[in-house]
Amino acid sequence: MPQGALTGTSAQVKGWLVDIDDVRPRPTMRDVAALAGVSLKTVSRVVNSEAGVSPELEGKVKAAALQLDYQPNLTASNLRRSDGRSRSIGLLLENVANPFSGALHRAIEEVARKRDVLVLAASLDEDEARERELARALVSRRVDGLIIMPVADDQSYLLTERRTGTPMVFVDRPPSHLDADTVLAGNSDGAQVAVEHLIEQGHRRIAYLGDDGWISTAVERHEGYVTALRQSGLTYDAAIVRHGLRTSESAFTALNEILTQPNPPTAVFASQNFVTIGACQSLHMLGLHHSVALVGFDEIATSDMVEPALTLVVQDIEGMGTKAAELLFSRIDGEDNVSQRCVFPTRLVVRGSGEIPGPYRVGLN
Amino acid sequence: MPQGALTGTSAQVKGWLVDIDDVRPRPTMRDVAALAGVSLKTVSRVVNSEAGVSPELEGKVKAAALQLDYQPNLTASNLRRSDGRSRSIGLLLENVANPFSGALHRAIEEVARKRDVLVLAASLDEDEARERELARALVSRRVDGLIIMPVADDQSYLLTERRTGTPMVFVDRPPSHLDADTVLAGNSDGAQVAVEHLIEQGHRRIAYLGDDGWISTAVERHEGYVTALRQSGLTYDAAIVRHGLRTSESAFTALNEILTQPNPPTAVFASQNFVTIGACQSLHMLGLHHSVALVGFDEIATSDMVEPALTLVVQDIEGMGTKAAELLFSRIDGEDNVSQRCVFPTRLVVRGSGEIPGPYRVGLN
DNA sequence: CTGAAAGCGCTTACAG
DNA sequence: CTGAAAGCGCTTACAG
Repeated sequence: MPQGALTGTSAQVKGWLVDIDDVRPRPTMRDVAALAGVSLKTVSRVVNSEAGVSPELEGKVKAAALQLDYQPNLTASNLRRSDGRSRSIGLLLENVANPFSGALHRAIEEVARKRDVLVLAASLDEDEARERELARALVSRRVDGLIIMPVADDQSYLLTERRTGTPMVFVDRPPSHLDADTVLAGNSDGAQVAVEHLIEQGHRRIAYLGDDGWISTAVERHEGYVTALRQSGLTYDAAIVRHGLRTSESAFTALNEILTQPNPPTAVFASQNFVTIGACQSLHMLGLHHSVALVGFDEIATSDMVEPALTLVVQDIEGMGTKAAELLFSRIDGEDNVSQRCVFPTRLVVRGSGEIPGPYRVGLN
Repeated sequence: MPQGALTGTSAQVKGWLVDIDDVRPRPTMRDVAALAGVSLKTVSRVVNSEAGVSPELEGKVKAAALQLDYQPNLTASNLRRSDGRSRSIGLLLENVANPFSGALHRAIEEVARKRDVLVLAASLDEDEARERELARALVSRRVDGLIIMPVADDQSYLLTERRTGTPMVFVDRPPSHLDADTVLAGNSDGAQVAVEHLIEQGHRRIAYLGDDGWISTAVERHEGYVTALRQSGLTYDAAIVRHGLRTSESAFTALNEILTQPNPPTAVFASQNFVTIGACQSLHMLGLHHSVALVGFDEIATSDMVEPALTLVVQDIEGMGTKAAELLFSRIDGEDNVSQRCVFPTRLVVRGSGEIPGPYRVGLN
């Protein structure tokens, strides 16, 4: 996010404005009925395309609605309507400005769009209190369902809501103390594959750079790292493992320290996109980007343009978002089978940074 | 966006579910009143923290609300409430998954958050029909205001809405046939500075790679390019100018063609982030990234890691989003002065790709 | 085919 | 300090 000089200059524009005297209250169904000379109910029928209105009255109502530029109040119709649908869903993300959240949001929007449903999205910033506050704010607006990428370690605050029948789906991280549909990535497997890949390239000393240790995805990715080491008989050395890295800056600093230690690693596994960026910057700064291997978790838009191009474990974000939305809407439609749990496998995309050979590399190529 | 194999595996989880018999209707204010043994109005007073309720009744009401886990229905209260605020605003963006839209969204959310207002965001994808449909969908949900990054070449469909007094602010691109608050970047100036920078490095033949020609920001950036050439007495050559590039792929192809033509340019100006990425990939593929200069418009997260690091014109997205939201809320608060127009200057961030010298470079360094 | 009455969950405008 | 009545803009459940 660039923070350029915020010297915004304001200027008045054009001479004309909508006349103040011209400000009109928004027309209601009653106004349309009066103008068309029919009853409220007839307007309601036409607006909702219900059958059984004579072409003549239908014409009058449509003309009146057009003349007044009548826009039905969905919120009011909702109140009495039996299904009580607001035609909007709530989406709680890590941060709408981050690429993972953005891609997830988009996939969900795409499914919602086909059903004329709008998305209320908000950012949690790893703040547990915000998760509860925003969930409550969405419920008070009577959204038709909730898709949550949770941060709190306890979702039991949603128990009443769940019992009330509000559809909800969790994405990226599972809920705790609450049973609900969940869509996850194969974090542990993905990390294991990444680290095994580095081991195959001849590395024995591989650093781990990870996000906050209490985030489930970070825990699982760390597990994958540990499993890969163990299965190859390598020892775990806490001196080249770092948790709690939230920004590229902190990852940059952490890797700088690790690489200038005695007995530095010959390869690095970065558990998340910002961490990968910081790690890459560190390698560039130390001039080690062609000698120390790097594999990261999460796609990065410009991974091709980096020198060397980044080998990354990528998630099927679009698939996950689509699945989460589909699960939610099937619940909204009344599906009430047992909670589903979907795990989307990740994919290792080989591009160069992860194929820098290690000291124990054997075989050809 | 990774498109990994979508082989999501579903599995049932845990044996228990919330008992079906346990599904309860959501408690209303009436239920709370009945349980507390008071009138509806008293509950309303407590829920809205109105003064003038005896501590005794207040206690009873709070206990009852807690016991039932009562969540007020904002949507219903709204209907009768005199200010009629839904506490949500509508935001129409190019695409919630794109970094510019995401950063703008976040800045707006931040301002909204301080006022307990939620954001309904949606993607327009350069589709004029969608702009109208979504604006209508937002209005039918009675949002308190609209922030729009417009794509249609005519916003007069919002005239009635404007007259009704719905606050609205346009961002990134100005509205047409409608007078309203607008927040813009200095696109023309920014592009001009970029191209002048390339000329100063000794370039005389500079390609232009641009977005669709009917997008106002693309038009302005092209104007900046033309102005810079003219002021330096350089001739405009349509053979090295391309419009209509929407994706990095199309920009990649376009630049490949331009660079393999006779008399290729020695520098490139890319008018937008995806275009910059495609141009950069083309230079890398042709092995020209150290001989042909490149300056792009819009920030790119990994611009440091690219070889050479990217010189870019960056916008103050956070400032623009914040300003747009502040303008909107001041209108929501009743401000009714003449429409404002704010232009945020851009900033040239020099990192390397734009400083590759051209054949006419003079002087030292 | 058409419409008058009641009600959704809450607030407003009053009266006590 | 407390509450009964009316009403927000619409739909439901009826009656004609």
